[in-house]
Amino acid sequence: MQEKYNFAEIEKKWQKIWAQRNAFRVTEDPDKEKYYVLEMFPYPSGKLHMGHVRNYSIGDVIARFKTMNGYNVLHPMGWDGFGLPAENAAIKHNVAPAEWTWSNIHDMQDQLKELGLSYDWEREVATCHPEYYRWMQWIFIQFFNKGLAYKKDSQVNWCPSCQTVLANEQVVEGCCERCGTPVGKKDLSQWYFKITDYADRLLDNMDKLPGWPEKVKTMQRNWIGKSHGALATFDVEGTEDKLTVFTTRIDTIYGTTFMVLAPEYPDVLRWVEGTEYEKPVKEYIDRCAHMSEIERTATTNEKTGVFIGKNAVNPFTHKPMPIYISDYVLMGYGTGAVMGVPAHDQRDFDFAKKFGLEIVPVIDPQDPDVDVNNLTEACAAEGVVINSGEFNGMNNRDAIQKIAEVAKERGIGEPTITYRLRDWLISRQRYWGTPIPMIWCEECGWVPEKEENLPVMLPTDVEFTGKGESPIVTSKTFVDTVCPVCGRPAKREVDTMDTFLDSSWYELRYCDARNTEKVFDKEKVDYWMNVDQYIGGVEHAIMHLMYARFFQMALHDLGLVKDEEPFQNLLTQGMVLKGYTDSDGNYVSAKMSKSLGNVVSPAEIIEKYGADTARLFILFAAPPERELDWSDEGVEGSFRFLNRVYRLVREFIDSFDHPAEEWTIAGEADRKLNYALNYTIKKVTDDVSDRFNFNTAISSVMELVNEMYRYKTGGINEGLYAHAVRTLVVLLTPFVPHVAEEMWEGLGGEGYAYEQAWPAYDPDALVKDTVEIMVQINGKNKAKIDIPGDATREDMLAIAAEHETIRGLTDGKTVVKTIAVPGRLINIVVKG
RNA sequence: GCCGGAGUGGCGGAACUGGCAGACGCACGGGACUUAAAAUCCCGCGCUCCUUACCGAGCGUACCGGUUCGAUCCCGGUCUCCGGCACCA
Repeated sequence: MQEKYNFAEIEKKWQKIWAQRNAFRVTEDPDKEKYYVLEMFPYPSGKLHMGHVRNYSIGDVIARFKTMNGYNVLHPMGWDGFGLPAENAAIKHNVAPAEWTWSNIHDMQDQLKELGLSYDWEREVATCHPEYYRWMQWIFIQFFNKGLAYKKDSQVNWCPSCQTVLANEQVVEGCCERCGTPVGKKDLSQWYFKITDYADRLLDNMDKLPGWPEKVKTMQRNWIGKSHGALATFDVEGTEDKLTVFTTRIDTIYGTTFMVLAPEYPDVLRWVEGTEYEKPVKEYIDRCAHMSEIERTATTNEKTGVFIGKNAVNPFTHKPMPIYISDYVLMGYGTGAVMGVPAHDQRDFDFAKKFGLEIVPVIDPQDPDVDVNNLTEACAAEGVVINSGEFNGMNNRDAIQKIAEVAKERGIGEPTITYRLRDWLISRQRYWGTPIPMIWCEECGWVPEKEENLPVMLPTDVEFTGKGESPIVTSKTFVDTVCPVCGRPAKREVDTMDTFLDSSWYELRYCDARNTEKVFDKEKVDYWMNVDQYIGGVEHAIMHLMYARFFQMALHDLGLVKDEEPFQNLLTQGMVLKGYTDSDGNYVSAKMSKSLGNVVSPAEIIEKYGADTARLFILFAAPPERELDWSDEGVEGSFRFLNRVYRLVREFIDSFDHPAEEWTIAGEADRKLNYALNYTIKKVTDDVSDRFNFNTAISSVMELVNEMYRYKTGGINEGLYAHAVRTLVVLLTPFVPHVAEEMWEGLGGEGYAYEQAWPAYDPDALVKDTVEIMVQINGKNKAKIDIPGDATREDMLAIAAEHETIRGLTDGKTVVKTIAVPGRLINIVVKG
């Protein structure tokens, strides 16, 4: 062990030894309880940032802690290798996406290794490697064969800048998630996954995930957006056609005074054909079609629309009512048609006001503040049904049930459920992704490539112009092929898969990463899955986490995996922030970003203080799920602490010749040290295993170190002190593994620090002879008394009663009540 | 607007089941060591008041109220901030 804490040499030394020993390789072991800890794998941008360091430090503490507690721990790492930046680099710098990506992967591997993370590198996966995407394609084909993948012509979100289709999830406030350009529309034939088939399971299974943050579950529930309601069918006057609406408020159907359809509603053009309404309706539809998502949502309250010249007949009142089209009705939700109930829906109210339509109240909330016959805004409150024929006088909640039933009896409607969730659009007009292994044959239609021909390799003879469709169409070798069914000439699909597919099953591939025969061995997956602890940023709360759950369920239904849920427990770590001075001169905290100039790079911290300090600070500064304020002074503090520990150990080694860990408690100082030691073991164990409160675990180790510094100024009990020093090093191992190894070696410990058993505490050491008790009078602290640890309530009160201060405060007064909580406090309630 | 989460010293945060509010760290102040500085070690550090000092008193966990012997914690209401969704019928 070196004289000084030379972190650079120490860290290099131990990283090399761990690598040589293959220290973190694991295999299935039926005799050991398994533990699978997984951190979200990174996109190989080339540079590690502090968010990564936080994510992987948290995972590493858990992995090492569980290993030391006897678990067979799977802790893998890999690369989410496909994605747009590689393609942009190809366009900008004329470098092949593969070359750019692999070079980044190698750079980031080095950076990860500098952090001393306990990965089993033999299981590393990269989604852009043919041995990975081969099985991605295989899974796609299984989904296709099961009817989960289908192709559909549809209007899709189109980013004019990225020249690509975006999923709804990738459109943020009407703009492209990546480049911020307002999103437009485009008609394309696209592959979809039927995730909507799993809507109910995705929803219901969340009740079986108590180890997930409520926040994430709520976000997913909202995204799925299950809504109970009813369908109601209206006749369209002067035609044989019918119009079906979805409503959650069938109780208000008598209040319907108009109908509104989405501009894209398919029958509209037919209805207006050859009439005076054809021109204005077509113009309106055209205007909507050319509006970007952002323009459509910008005019949030101002309603627009056009009458289409037809009336619908209310199936209950038999009254005719005008049909409009308006962009506030969305084709993608419900039936694309709504019944306009202005009295009880604000949007309908706004629309009715704008077009001078009738407002008929049908629910009376029986609130003196609300005059239903003279509404100034829609009244959504519950109440009694009025103006509704046979249903008058009912409570509106009951009417929701009853009217749906009656509608069903009369064949004019039925109760139903709708979801906000749409099917998953997976086609991307991009190069750097997994080729969709499908072939178009004029005779046979869409057929999958033969499994023995997988992978369908990404062609390398492509041009990157940044324009138009997928660059793959420029390949001279890729497109033309033969039909796997009939052998006639056929063409390959040129679109690639959304990269979210790649990351929807990587946790399974880690279980059997090198398998060249199968996607993975079921027995191996059954042994390791599901993931006991998944860790990553909350930005993946909806998309990644829901897609991965969908995959797991679909693979379960294919008989490939045992569990229906991939991630048993989820920890969403907070962002790393740093203070900066804004344009108004205020010092504020914000997410690290280049534009704000408040970025701290992991490399510079490792260079200056070492990986152990970086890990320690990041774990100590805040609980993992909360935001973390970066503080340069705080890093200094963590570095100081490691030096303080190092000096303590160094001094011990220099002063004693490897004393045996045998001792008898010789006095008060020994007893105190032994108490502190065992208390710390218990505290760190509880904090790390139950709550992942690494910050308080570390603070308790700091307290132990403070106690040891106090202890060594008195007479040192060699055996006890040796035990304390060694235990201290073991306790620190999961947090600061390099310096812990160095100290462990210096102490002459057997084997390596990382393979030590986690210490157990001695409950007897935690029993105190006397405890300090607070004595309160009327809830106010008045005195502290020492009482025997095993004192009963009566003993406690007797001792307190004799205390001078207490006597002085209670004499001459009536004791109304006394409360005594053993080990904590006494409260004496007095009067007079 | 709807749905989540949070609000504690100068700062990051602690208080685990309703029981001594402010652990630990940072910053700051003082002392020791040193020719000096750095480093290190030790001490102090919520606010207000009383006091030469010791000792002590009052207030204090966003705000108002409630339950309780006792509330940072439970209940009702208000405010602010953060995150997500948002014309979803």
